[in-house]
Amino acid sequence: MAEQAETLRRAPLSRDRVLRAAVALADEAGIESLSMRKLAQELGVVPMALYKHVANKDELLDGMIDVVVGEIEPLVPDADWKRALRRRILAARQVLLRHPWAALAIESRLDATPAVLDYLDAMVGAMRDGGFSTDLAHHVMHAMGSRMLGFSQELFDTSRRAGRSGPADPEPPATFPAEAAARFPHLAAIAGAASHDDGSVVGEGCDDQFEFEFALDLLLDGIDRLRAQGWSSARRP
Amino acid sequence: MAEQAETLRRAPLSRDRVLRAAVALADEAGIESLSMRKLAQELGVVPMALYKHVANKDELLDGMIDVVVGEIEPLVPDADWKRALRRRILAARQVLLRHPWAALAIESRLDATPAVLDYLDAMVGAMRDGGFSTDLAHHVMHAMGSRMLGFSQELFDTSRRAGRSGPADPEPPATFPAEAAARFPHLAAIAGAASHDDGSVVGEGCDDQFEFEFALDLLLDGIDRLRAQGWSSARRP
DNA sequence: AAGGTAGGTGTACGGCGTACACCTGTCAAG
DNA sequence: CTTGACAGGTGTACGCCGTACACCTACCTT
Repeated sequence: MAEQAETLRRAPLSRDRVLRAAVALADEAGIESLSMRKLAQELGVVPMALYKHVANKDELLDGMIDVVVGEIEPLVPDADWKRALRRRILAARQVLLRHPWAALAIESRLDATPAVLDYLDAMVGAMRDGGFSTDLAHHVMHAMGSRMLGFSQELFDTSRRAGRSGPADPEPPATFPAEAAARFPHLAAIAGAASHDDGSVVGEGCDDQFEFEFALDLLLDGIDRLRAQGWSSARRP
Repeated sequence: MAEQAETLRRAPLSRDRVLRAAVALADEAGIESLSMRKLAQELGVVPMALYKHVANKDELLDGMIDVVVGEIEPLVPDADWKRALRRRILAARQVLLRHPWAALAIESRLDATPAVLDYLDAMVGAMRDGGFSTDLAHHVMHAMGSRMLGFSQELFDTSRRAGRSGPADPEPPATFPAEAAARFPHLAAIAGAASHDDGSVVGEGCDDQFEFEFALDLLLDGIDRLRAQGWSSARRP
């Protein structure tokens, strides 16, 4: 009857509860240590119980992605397409920063999930409303790629680490180890040297938010220029 | 003595042979079905034999990445930085198309491998030679992200599929299933509708190479504009 | 009262990465 | 020529993984 009490105490499982627990577990322990067994344990249940609510692990991941994407604020209508897109993309970025494993998870799925398609469809809609031809909108989607969803693949992205083996390695050194600096002088010159071309002071790392917006605006401005001049890819090989 | 002949027949293992076999196996069977055991079998050897040549599976993946990146043609000096970068990035893209698993593998490593750092260092060097401030070069590296290495994360990238579960699903439908088209009208309008705004003819899919170059040039041109006007991020918050 | 059904359980299987002890052939030093 | 170190291939074993499948149980409907 102790077990009975236990059984009664815990809320009944549901697909939603499973997904939320999975997201929480991935957030705090890293995606690579999320297993059906650990998740079941977290929920006080035997592993196979999960399979009554998700078909398999892949489907679990799809569901987790949908939970995350669902957290992104809806597109707010705006006469200025650029402002509308920019705002929602930055909102998406905030969400993905809360769930650092999600970017890689989204990329590695073969097909976009319904929630992702919803998100993207709305973005295209905003472009069409803003006067984009389907042709230009098409190319823009490709050009923006995953940045459309608030993230970019940077080759040395400190925040990427957070998605694995737990959150927040307290402080990665940020300064280039001396030996590497000798071998990769240009990278060393660049590392952490933003906004002070003047001095020999190397420091402060770099501001990921700034970098993201830099790239975003570079693209949006270029796109705006094409749109304004009625660019079309009609004269393709 | 049959076994003896067998033993003599096969070339001795070496780190290089292991890495090449791993790359070949990933190319033809997909990265997710590359296991130490299968790789060993391919090499006619017991799984643990591999561990005399690579420390563990992660290090194997790092080595595979270095093999792939090593296939990219070196940067050819050019007075025109834009042409130099563009050329090498497109060369990188060709290599990554031959090894479709590599993009995801590169992204999912925590630290860039030496070969990747070499590659990137040379690219930064070309920018510096082209008159970029370290500051601008820094931001450009972030803005280009993985595109610097010849790939981009597209959310519906047909070529991505090739990296998993074997190469070349013969032909994904390319046309939007009707039900999805109703739910995601804007995406449906865009899918495969490049270069024919005019007609109701939906078809032909889209030209990945064109899309890649579109995005690449959009970025390079925007960057060039900043460089020409001596852009600096000095006035940051 | 009967039976269907939704949802949690227990057992088991095959695959994975890899630790660890072992064997064997080669080659240098004595 | 012997010896012994060492590089490199072997065999066994462990713990983890996803999940198939048979079961059991509580509840709802008729």
